[in-house]
Amino acid sequence: MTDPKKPRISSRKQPKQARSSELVAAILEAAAQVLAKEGAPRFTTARVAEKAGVSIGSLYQYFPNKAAILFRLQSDEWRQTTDMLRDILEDEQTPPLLRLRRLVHAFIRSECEEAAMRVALNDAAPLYRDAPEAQAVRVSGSDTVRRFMQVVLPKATDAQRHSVSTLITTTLSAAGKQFSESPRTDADITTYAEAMADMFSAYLSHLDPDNVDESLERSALNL
Amino acid sequence: MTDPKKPRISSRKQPKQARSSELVAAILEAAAQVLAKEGAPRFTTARVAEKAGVSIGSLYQYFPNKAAILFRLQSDEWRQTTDMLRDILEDEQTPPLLRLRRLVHAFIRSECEEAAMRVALNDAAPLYRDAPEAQAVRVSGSDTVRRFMQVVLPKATDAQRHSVSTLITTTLSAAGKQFSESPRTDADITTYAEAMADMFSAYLSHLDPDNVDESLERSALNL
DNA sequence: AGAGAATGCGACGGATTAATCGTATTTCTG
DNA sequence: CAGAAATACGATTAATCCGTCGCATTCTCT
Repeated sequence: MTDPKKPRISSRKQPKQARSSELVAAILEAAAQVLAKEGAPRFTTARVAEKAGVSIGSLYQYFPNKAAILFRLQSDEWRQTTDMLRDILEDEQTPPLLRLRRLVHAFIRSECEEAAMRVALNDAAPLYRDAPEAQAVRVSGSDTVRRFMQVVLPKATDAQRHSVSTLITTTLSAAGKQFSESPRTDADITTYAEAMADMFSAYLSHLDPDNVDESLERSALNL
Repeated sequence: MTDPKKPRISSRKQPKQARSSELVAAILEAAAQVLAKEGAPRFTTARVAEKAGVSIGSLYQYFPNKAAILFRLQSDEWRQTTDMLRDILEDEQTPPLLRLRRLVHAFIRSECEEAAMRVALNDAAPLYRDAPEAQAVRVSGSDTVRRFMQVVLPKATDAQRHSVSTLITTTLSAAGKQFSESPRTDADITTYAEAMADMFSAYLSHLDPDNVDESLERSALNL
């Protein structure tokens, strides 16, 4: 509904020589800086090329259009975050609910660290959101969460696990996004992440009382 | 960080005759339609004026710039939602946690009903977000939640209540926003809202075991 | 070295858009 | 009804931006 065009986003050509690889890297680096410092509305191909010390023509040799650059940035960010979260969730050494707690902290913290860029990337979303490649990226990565839910809610049905996964996933990513829109102190961040982890733990413990998160106990109000 | 400009957003002149009031109403009506049907990137003053059957010049008599129209739309939406939520939260006839449950359902449902417009309005946010008037709007309305927390967590400290309020507020609005970005069936909506209400209830019951939400019991997995 | 491929360049075209301003029209007032 | 105020109009301006195209430069490989 937002923008009926579905722009091509896949890269135009692959770099075959060293200089062109560096060029692509320079463009992406510059793009990230422009996006973070100038904001989405001032993110233009000309500005990116200038900051990268590269001509516009060269830029368009490797990116079919502006959206492709943004999509690439978003894609890289997303992959990076996904990897981090998977590592945390699959750490068998740690009790499941504690893994979740760590995941929340890591995610919120990472979201706040690059807040400017995340916000700007989000502002620019309408430019690449409707592209088919972008849809695909979002689907993957839910496997990790699904496996985790099988561990933590073994007695539930698939439908129940699905609904819980959806809730926790959207809550984490959306609330993290919104929380990071305003500048926050370190203390704010910790408090917020702790509260969110408490909430998830209380919810999962309620769904299956076999789950216990020791760290949850001390955070109760004790009357 | 997004956009250093802080555009004037307050209305340029007040309508003094009947026809001009109608004109303003027509513009807002048209603006909502253009935004919902064409999306944020295609939301232009020219298109709005045309759809409203009004000249561009007339439009600029009552709105200083494009951002002002968007801000007005957002502001109206927000006021409307706020009023609805206040009514639900302050219904003394209902147990607190059930009020919260109703609030979640009402909010998610309303978010999904006008999904197209909400998403587009959100896409256009960078245009008006940095204006001082916009900041002000967001601050109000947290009073309602604060009062509610005093009822539901009487033994907690102000700091605790504040952190819980922040968590629930951002979760509700942000997750609702994200959830409504994809098209959903009625069943999906109900399931999602129910899960979120369960989560909030479990959390609040955990913080103060005196709180009980009868409707929460039947939703447990029963081993 | 030299041919051909890959890469790099940036002025320019074409399109869109926000907002203004002088003028025409309608409404109000006395 | 006449003068003034309010309102409505839309062609126009100035700015911005995306993406192309023809040509110059550098690299690869024989």
